[in-house]
Amino acid sequence: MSNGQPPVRARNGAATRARIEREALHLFARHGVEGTSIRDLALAVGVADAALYRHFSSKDEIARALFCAHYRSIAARIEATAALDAPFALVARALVEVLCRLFDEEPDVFAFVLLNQHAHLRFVPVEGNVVVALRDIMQAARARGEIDIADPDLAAAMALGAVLQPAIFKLYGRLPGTMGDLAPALTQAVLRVLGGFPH
Amino acid sequence: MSNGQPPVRARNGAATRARIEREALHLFARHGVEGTSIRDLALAVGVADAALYRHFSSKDEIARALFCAHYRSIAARIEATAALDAPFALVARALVEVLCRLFDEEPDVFAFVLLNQHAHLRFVPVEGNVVVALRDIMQAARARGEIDIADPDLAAAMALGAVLQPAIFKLYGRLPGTMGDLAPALTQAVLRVLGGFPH
DNA sequence: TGTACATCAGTGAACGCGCGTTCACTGATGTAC
DNA sequence: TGTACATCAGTGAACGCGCGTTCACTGATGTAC
Repeated sequence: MSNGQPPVRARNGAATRARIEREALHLFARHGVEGTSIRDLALAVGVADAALYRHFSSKDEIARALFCAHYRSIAARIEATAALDAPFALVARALVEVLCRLFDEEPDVFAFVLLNQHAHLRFVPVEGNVVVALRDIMQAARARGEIDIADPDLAAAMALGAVLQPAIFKLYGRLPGTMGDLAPALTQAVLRVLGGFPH
Repeated sequence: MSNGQPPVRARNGAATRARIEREALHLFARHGVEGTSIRDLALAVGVADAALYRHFSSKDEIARALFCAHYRSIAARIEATAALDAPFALVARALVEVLCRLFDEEPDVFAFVLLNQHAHLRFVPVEGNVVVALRDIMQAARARGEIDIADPDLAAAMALGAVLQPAIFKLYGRLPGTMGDLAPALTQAVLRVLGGFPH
């Protein structure tokens, strides 16, 4: 079977590690880190409990590694959007679409990061921090007169809340459809809440 | 000492229960329910671990009783505000002030309810549900043409997010001052995000 | 008012369970000569 | 190519700890007569 994939060895460290990460993300997103035991995780991966310690030094390291990787990936997408240096109305729309796509396409990532931010955020440096990136975007937009909220932290919080809270409602089944369906309404909400244009 | 208070007995069931509730609220708000052990709580209250079981049947019952009591109290305040039947701009301002006052005056209640809503919300019936109350407010405002977001659940989510996310930023020290300081800005944010007046 | 009894609110000690983690060991794979 | 050895990635079993909870018991308070 020369299908382009590397040959499947019975014991493939990198592949096992990837499976651990995938199952951990899923279980952690669904039941929380504390609600998932090492035995639960090993069962889902299909190995003995002890095998997990060949790939991670502790349960906490699994959670932290997952959080940092996904959080920084999200931050990178936001920073890339900001780097477009487009009018704020376009940046806002692109940011909303980044978050909606994340929610619709990687729901486990979204839920895991949302639920675990408080536990791990203090390990994230300023570079690669979602909230700092949003603050900088608000500051720049304000300097250009594109929004009217003076405090960039407050602006970031209000805009983020107007998008995240509908996502949370969706997670709990209080809103139907996809986040993609809501993207236009959420973009409008972000612009409105910041006093941006077009109203 | 006839100071109007009931005489302090060495063993006063109701007083001990109140102390348990107060310390539990504080510890649960600070460290989470899972991060607080029965021994931690008993130590804070100043009794033996087993004494807690004279007042509550389990640790989970303590958390659930606390959540239900405080959540329903918040819902009642929101429903009372809605019952004023005033123009939406006034209702929105009053609602924001209710939440800001709660945050500033009862920070433990705010943090505890915010962090534990996911664990306990399914035990809250429709009557007495904060989110349902907000949804009804939005529906009424929309029917009167006071806001332009058609979906009342989405409207509730966006408005709530625009207020709660700044509160979360405050909890994590990302915004200075009190929530009361922010109340005018948050009221404006709620009206803007819903397409309400005055802009 | 005094006495007998029930109830209340507390104690210290222990229990059993599930957890994260470690251990000695195994056999497959990779590498050096 | 064959052989010797190191490393990798797995196993089953056990460990010890902290947890929520229970237990038998105690003494103070409330109540009935």
